[in-house]
Formats: sequence, structure tokens, C-alpha cells
Amino acid sequence: MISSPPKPAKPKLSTRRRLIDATARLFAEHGYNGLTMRSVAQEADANLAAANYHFGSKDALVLEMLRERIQPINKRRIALLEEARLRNGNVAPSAHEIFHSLIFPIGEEIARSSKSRWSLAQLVARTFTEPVCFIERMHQKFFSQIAKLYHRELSLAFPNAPSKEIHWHLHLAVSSMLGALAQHRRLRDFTEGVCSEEEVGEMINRLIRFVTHGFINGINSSPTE
Amino acid sequence: MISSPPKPAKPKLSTRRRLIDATARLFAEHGYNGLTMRSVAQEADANLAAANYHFGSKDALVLEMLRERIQPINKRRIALLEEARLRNGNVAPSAHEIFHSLIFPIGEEIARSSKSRWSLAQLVARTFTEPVCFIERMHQKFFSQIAKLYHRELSLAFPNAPSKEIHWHLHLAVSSMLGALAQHRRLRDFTEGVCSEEEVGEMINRLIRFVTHGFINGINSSPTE
DNA sequence: TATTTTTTCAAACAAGCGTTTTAATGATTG
DNA sequence: CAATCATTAAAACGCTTGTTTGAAAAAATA
Repeated sequence: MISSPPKPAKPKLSTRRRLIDATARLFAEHGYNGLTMRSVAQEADANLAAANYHFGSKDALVLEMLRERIQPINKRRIALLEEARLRNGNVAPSAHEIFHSLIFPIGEEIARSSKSRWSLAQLVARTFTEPVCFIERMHQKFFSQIAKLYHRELSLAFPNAPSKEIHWHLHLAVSSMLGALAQHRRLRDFTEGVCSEEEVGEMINRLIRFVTHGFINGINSSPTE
Repeated sequence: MISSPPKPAKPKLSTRRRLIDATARLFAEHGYNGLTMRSVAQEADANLAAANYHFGSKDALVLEMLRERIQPINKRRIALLEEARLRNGNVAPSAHEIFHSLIFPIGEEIARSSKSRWSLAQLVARTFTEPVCFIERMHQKFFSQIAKLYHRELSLAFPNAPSKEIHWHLHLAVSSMLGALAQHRRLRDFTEGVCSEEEVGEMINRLIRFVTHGFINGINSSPTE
């Protein structure tokens, strides 16, 4: 017999919290159009009207979920860039440091969200793939400035490379990152069971090396003026 | 005055043909869930019931469209591999030749489909991103064998590399390819107008170089035994 | 031309969607 | 305790979805 209260296992989170978490899971799995208010309500163990009460609409709910999930990643990116700059004594960070700061924070967040580890990977990837226009707008708002930042940073690391080449290969690097995140759940199938989705850290490290090398060699084998 | 018939501009294609083409456009743009039978009928200038009459269901329609679009690409891939092998006198193709054969056929198909050039890029990418389970099954059917083929080919090109490393980096290369295809339509926005989506050939060539370098350096900076 | 088969069309079907409404509940404050 | 507020709950709204129906039109066959 235990003296603890009969229901200690469920310190039930707020409805709002459960709705956002459920939205994240379902959006990652089924995309915007495949996510329904009813499925969210069921997954969150809440009433159908709760989501509309707390957020106003489906759009606003998804938008809030995305904001909450993506902003800390971007802040961490900027922090890692600063860190590298300080470590080098105000010398421009290397390509590897730059792409580490871009990709590593995602790995950290995936590791933090212990349950259904790689759902965040899919969520980030879906943000870029979903055709819904408001996501594009949000994405532009959230990511256009950080894209400019990385272009500046890479221009410092490769002062001889033309701006257009940096644009091209940064685009390829970001696309590769998103592709790898989106495809991660298929890793086991694709590799016939040899590689496992559990090895998220492995994936992140290999991915950083992969895009770094792709970027450097791409830049170097292009016209330098 | 011309002797040709009064309506030479519209040698109207068969309803079936128009339905498949419309499905391809709308699937690429809006994904499976965003594609509706009514939108297909309107885009194809056909009756709502026509699609169900010719294909039986929405699933079957999309499946047939995907089969028709993807199979020629895979055949071309295998042909290019054969070509490279013959050119080298039965010596294993290089990494660049291998990834060229993987990616170049997509560029060819994009160039062939003159109208709305990059919609095929999005279509191929969406095949891998869409959560609909039957697409996953189809994808497995269409792509698992070709994945094995490329793993074999790369094992010959890098005889000292462990099989698992090849699996990892082939997965990254394919993911990068899909990511680049999916993100291609954002190229102009992402690069602040510096790069244009029109330069499909540019993109394909850079992409081939990018993943080749990423793969080679990734393999070489891994344990070799 | 007559007959059979194939294809088109408008209309309707049940099911699922996001959202709204109205009432009941719970918590907070005076 | 009473009163005010925030939250939950069930039911319904109008709309869109994929699919089916039955008759009209077109094409093919004899």
C-alpha cells in the first residue's frame, strides 16, 4: 500500500499545452491538410471546441505551434555563431562551424523531445514543404532574416567567392538539411535495416560534414570572380 | 487563307490524358490531401465523374500518374549507368558518374515538360514527403530496387568503404537531391532574387557536384574498416 | 442504318471538415 | 456565501469531400 495519492501518474498539463503538443505530433505526421481539429482534440484528450476557444482557428493554432517550436532553434543558432566568433577571437567562423551552428540545434531539440524522437525532424522539414500559403509567409518571416545572416557569415569565410555562388550553395546546403530531416524516418527502410533512426546524433554529425564538404568543394570548383 | 481545319489549335487530348496531366500539376502544387477530384476535373476540363469512371478512385488516379511519371526516369538512370560502364571499358563508374546518372534524368524530364518547368521537381520530391501510406508503399515498390542498385554501384567505386558508411552517405545524397528538388521553387525568394528557378540546368549540375563531394569526403573521413 | 458499347454529364449521396452556439461546469474573487 | 470570470462540453451549422447513380450523348460495330 502506498501513501501517495491515487492518481500521481497524471499531473495533467493544461489543455492549451496538450493541444499544441498534439498539433505538433499530427502536423509532423500528416501535414497541414491531413491535420483535423477533431484529431487534435482526440490526441490531446480535449473537447473539439477547445482548440477554437484557445486559439481562434486552425490556422492560428498551427501558427502558434510552429512559432513555439522554431524560435528556440533559431536563437540557439545565433548563439552558436556568436560562440564560434568569440572562440576564434573575432575571426570569421569556418564553414564547418557555420554549418554546425545551422544544423546542430535541431539535433539538440530532437534529443530534448525524448518521446517520438524524430517527429521534430519531420516537423521542421514539413514547414518548408507544406504548400499552405500562410506557412510560406510565416517561414519567410522566421527564416528570411536568418538566411541573410548565414549568407553574410559565409561571405566572410569565403571572401573570394562571388555572392551568387554563396547563394547557390547555401541554398543547396539548406535544402540538403531539410531533405535529410524529412527522409530521416525512412532511414531504416532505405538502408535495408543497416542504419537506424535511433542514431539521431550520428545523422546530425554526418549531415554537418556532408553539407560542409559539398559547400566548400562546390564553391572552390566555381568561377572565383 | 489557310486550308487547315478551323480548329487546329485544339487537337483535344483524350479525357484520360488530360486527367492525368491535371493530377500531376495539382499533386505537385498541393499534395495529395490538397488535391480534390473537383479541382482535377476543372483543371482537366472534364466532368467530375470522369476521373472515377476512368480510374475507379482518387488513389488509383494518383498512383497511375506517379507510375507514368517516375518509371521513365528510373529507366533512364539505369541506361546512363550502363553507358558509363561501357565507356569506361567495364571499369566501375566513378562517384560523379554514378550521381550524374541518379540526378541528371530528372533534369532531362524537367526540361522536356516545357510548361511549368519545375513542377516535376516538386512532384518527385512530394512523392517522398507525402505521408499518405499508399504512396510510401508505391515508393518502396518503385525505388527500393534502384536504391539497392546504387548501393552496389557505389560499393564497387569505393571498395574499401564499409557497407554501412555507403548506406549512410547514399541516404544523405538521395535526401539532398530530394530536398533540392522540393526547395527549388523557393530559390528566388531564398537568394533574394539573385538565383532564378529558370536555371534548372544550373541547379542540376551544381547539385550533382554538391552531393558527389559530400559523399566522397564523407566516406573518406569515416573509418575505413 | 440499326444496335451495341463506351463515354459524358448533372444531380445527389453520406461522411468529414472548421467553426459557432448555447448551456453547464469549474475556479476566483468580493 | 454569492457573484463573476474562465473553461469545458455537446450539439448543430454550413460547406466540401470522394463516390455513386441513371440517363443522355457519342463512338464503335454489325
